[in-house]
Amino acid sequence: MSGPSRAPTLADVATAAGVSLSTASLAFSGNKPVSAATRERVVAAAAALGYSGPNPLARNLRQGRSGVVGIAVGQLSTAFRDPAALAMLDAISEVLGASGLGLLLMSDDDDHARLPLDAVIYDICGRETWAAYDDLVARDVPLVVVEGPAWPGATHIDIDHRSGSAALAAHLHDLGHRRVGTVTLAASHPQREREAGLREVFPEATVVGACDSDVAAAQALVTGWFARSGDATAIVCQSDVQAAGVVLEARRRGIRVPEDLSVAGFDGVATPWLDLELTTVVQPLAGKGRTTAEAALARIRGTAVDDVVLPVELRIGDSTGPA
Amino acid sequence: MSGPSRAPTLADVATAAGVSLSTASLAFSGNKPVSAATRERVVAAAAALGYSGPNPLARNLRQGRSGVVGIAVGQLSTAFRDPAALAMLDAISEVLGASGLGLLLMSDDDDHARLPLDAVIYDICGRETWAAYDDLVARDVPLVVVEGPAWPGATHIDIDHRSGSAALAAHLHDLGHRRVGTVTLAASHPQREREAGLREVFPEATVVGACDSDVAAAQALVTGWFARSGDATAIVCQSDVQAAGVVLEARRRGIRVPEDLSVAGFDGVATPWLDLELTTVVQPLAGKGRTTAEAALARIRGTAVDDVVLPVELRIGDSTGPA
DNA sequence: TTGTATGCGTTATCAC
DNA sequence: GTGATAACGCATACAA
Repeated sequence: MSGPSRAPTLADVATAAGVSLSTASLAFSGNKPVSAATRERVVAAAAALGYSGPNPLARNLRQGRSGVVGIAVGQLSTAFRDPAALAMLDAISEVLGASGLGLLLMSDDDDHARLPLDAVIYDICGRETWAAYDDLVARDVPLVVVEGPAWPGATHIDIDHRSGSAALAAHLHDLGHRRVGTVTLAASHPQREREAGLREVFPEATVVGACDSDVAAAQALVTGWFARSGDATAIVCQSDVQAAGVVLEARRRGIRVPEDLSVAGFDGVATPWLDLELTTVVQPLAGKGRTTAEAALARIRGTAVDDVVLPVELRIGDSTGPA
Repeated sequence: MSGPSRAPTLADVATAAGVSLSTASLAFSGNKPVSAATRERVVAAAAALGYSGPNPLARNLRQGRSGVVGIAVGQLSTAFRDPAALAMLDAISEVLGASGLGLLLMSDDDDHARLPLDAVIYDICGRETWAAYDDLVARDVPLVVVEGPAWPGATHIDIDHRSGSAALAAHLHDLGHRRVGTVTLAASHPQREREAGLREVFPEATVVGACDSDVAAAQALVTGWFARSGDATAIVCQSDVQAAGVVLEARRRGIRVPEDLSVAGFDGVATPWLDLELTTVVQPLAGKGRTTAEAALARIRGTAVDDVVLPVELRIGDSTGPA
């Protein structure tokens, strides 16, 4: 037995099985009926030759699709530090996977232009701009933008930041709070919407500062505020992770939550290292992910897709109380 | 102006520029010198036609590479809940990205057989088996296994679980501890190695139970142990996240750390929501990621690669004290 | 430096 | 149900 100098191809299998190339192809793809006997001969020949199925590269070229969807998320360790991002990613991956599509992580610094992507999802976690957007538009790659500003040609999936934020503010107002501070994300579409919602109720709300959705970052941010004895009775954060940081830092300084200070979050994720339940704006993370993935699938199919805005819901926990 | 019925190809550009197909190709790839004048004509023609560069699908088939490396991680939200996993993923992504390769997430339930991957990284976070391994071997896809058991044909990247665990155990023994419990991961190569290291010092160590690397899971696990008043003076965990869960649950029950109970972790990640520094085994997470990615790159190039075992280092913090 | 000619391995269209 | 044939769009070995 002489080792084959190159990997066997479908043509080799067809020859060995004594059938035509097209028949061998059909035996594997099942795109058209093939007699059981023939299929068996093909499969046997494939096994004998060590043929491991149609070459995906060739199939992709022929079909004009790569079977891969890109997702732009900035730096990974930052983007996924917040469990809210993970929950959504999980849902996206699940829906795409069920359709046989792979999910490719796109760091914003390397060039995805060389990769054949069937669609690209932009998850705007507090970012304003993304490189390579024009590139993708030029290539006619279907684009789905999550929580982003309006981009021509893209499908937009969003949540109702503004209403959620306003509902939370109303809750605080009902509790008697009048001086509120807010910890923000970097300037971005969701941040602007949420701040607008907050200011519907508290036009004079004070911005404590901006930081990533990260416990340590939030702690570092508010520590200065506390030192300056910022005069708010409530602090509104943009994520539960941020809120957890604020709660922890407050306690470290002997400030009781919610007796001395009310703290609110956003997202509705579990915070097991906190022994109280945060008052927060719950967003449908898995639903957002599924909707996003389904929009990408539809765009790939060529179906028209409407933009979607998902509702959110205020959940009152133990981290807010009377002023 | 009549809209073009199909997207322009390199051949169209070549024709429009009055050069040959190969010259046009070279103008884009730069693989061989092309006169500046010619290149300019090609670029101009491309712009005029709205040609957005060589089709990646075609290039991939021609070159026999996809430019994508897969990484198998199980369910995403579980795999990445631990910051240790993220730190490593980040390093992998960075190194691969610098070489123009994309990183594709492989959930273990969907079939990657349809995707053309240049290499696959298996990150064994406490898992024993992975579907589609045989498939990949059959396809001759380079495999890199991180912290996994010996797999024929794969390159292995590992850390010195056993020594690290033994060093930690020795530290506890020095402190006078004699009755230690351990929280484990699911049965897996790293778990077995670490337990062996622990038993070098404490042959009688008690297994409290197994759980994922997750704060809530660890809390849930040890709560029963505390209730049964498990008689250990120290608990060794398999991740800092697990250790944090144990510390939090201990405190919730009025058990002081480290006065009443010493708790140790593994990894050396930041735990901002804990106000003490964990005693832990620090592993080079970014280095592990870089090494893994470089191994994948080498395997793709066809270079031989040796297996690597990276050293770890004991870091004594405030969570362990005299028995 | 440029042009000519193949072939990468498959799927789809058509006829039988 | 099966077979012949034509693309898919490009990169490269080779000749000029």
